[in-house]
Amino acid sequence: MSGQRDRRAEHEQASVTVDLVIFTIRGDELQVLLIERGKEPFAGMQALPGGYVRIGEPLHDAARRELAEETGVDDRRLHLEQLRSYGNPGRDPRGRVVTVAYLALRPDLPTPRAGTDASAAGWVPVEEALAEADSLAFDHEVILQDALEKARTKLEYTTVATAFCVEPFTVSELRRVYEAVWGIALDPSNFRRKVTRAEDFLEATGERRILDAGRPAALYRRGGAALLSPPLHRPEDASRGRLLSF
Amino acid sequence: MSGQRDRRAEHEQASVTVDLVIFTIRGDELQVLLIERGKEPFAGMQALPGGYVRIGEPLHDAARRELAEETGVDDRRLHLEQLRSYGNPGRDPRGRVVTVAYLALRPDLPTPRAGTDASAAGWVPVEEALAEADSLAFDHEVILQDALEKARTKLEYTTVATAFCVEPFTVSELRRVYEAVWGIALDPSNFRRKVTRAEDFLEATGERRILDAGRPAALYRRGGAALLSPPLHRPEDASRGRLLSF
DNA sequence: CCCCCTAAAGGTCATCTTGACTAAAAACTA
DNA sequence: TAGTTTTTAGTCAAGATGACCTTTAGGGGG
Repeated sequence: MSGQRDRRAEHEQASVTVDLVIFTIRGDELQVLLIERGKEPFAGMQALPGGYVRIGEPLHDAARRELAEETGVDDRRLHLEQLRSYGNPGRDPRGRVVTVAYLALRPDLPTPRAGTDASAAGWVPVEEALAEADSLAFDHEVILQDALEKARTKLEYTTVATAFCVEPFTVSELRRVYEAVWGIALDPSNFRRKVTRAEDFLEATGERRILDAGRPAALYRRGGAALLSPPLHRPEDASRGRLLSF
Repeated sequence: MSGQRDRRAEHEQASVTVDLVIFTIRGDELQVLLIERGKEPFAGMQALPGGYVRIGEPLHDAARRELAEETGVDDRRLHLEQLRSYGNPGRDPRGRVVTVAYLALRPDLPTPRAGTDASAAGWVPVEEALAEADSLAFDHEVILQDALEKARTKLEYTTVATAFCVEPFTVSELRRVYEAVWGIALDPSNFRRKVTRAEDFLEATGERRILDAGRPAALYRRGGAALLSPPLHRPEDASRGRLLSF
């Protein structure tokens, strides 16, 4: 804070929470981890995982702790970044609660679920979660929508898409990440040209993987670059707002 | 919030504030509005304007209120967006204070300062504010640095640069905004080609303005577009992190 | 063993955009 | 009228992109 006023009457104390939008790709589809609320308010409804920030705990640490609790994975390589904060009065009927939302991206690992909180947690297609109006508790629909938009945009100008992949991965796997998040089909040939020529986006391992059908695919690791320039252009159909099918 | 745990012992209440990074262009230079703190902590040091979020007040409203108080301008057209939140324990010696930082962009109007708080407020070159280590109170240096980076990036793919201009404005004025924020010189001819051909970025008024020297410049208004695609590419020199001169 | 199917990988080509430059236009000044 | 200054208009080569075609390298079926 910083203002000079300090009149106690004018402001209040608030609870601070972190909420997580954890995305993954399952079955060529973007999915989000949701939990079923056990108690009021919004008992029985679906919600983003999250919880109170503890005493003396940095916000980012709280987010990482919740992420580990919910997904059972504490891998530092999981992508975790702050999305934005939501603090409208009335967003939580119990009182003034300001939440700092985080966006997490992870590959679809076999889910070594070790979570404590992970009672009724499960992956839900994002499209599905957003389609059913008011299916989410609190203002989590707005948060999810913002997270989706941020993820879509980030794929354009950064290399985070690799956060969805298990190394080593193929160019096609990476392309399917883009297709799932953007909700559109991309030209395989042009996509390959773009990502393989982008500096330090991908690092060839020299190995190749034989699939059920088709020519064996070369395998890659993440390169050192975080940014993609020029960006990968997202076709208009999905460039603003929702997916076509939404 | 959303987690199911509610054990009172584990979490605490926090004060919630908003802090504003208000940028403007003065004398072809990017400047930020800073106030001098009147009391402890950090008495006498410079800080970002801000204050407590009031009871029942939405975060964005609190930011807009502070902006009006500090700059005396309540123009809805002023650009105001959430930057991110900062809540590390220890960032405020008085206790747990989570601040939601906002980024505001405004033209250098004659400053009809009607502020209540604006006691010792003043514009400071961003370069200067960041150059003097520890010249800012709290973690405001980090916030300012993040705000600068966000502003620089936003100029690339959006049309917000016009938020620094008073309508009607010339292409050169707009170019000087980019030059001030990015800290580099741009080719006038190529810049003009880019912004005038970008769809709905600028709207010609048909008028022209005669200056002290040189050919009269055509005048423009903001167009309807919010996004710029393809983006305006920022030359490498300033593309990562700090300005050369920093 | 050969042919077909599939997906990866490589190539072509017209179109756009960009950066670096050159040059013309339109005002004022000396 | 010549010189200065800033805006505005080209030119041109290099690079990126989208649409599309072809080749490669596997497996499987007949």
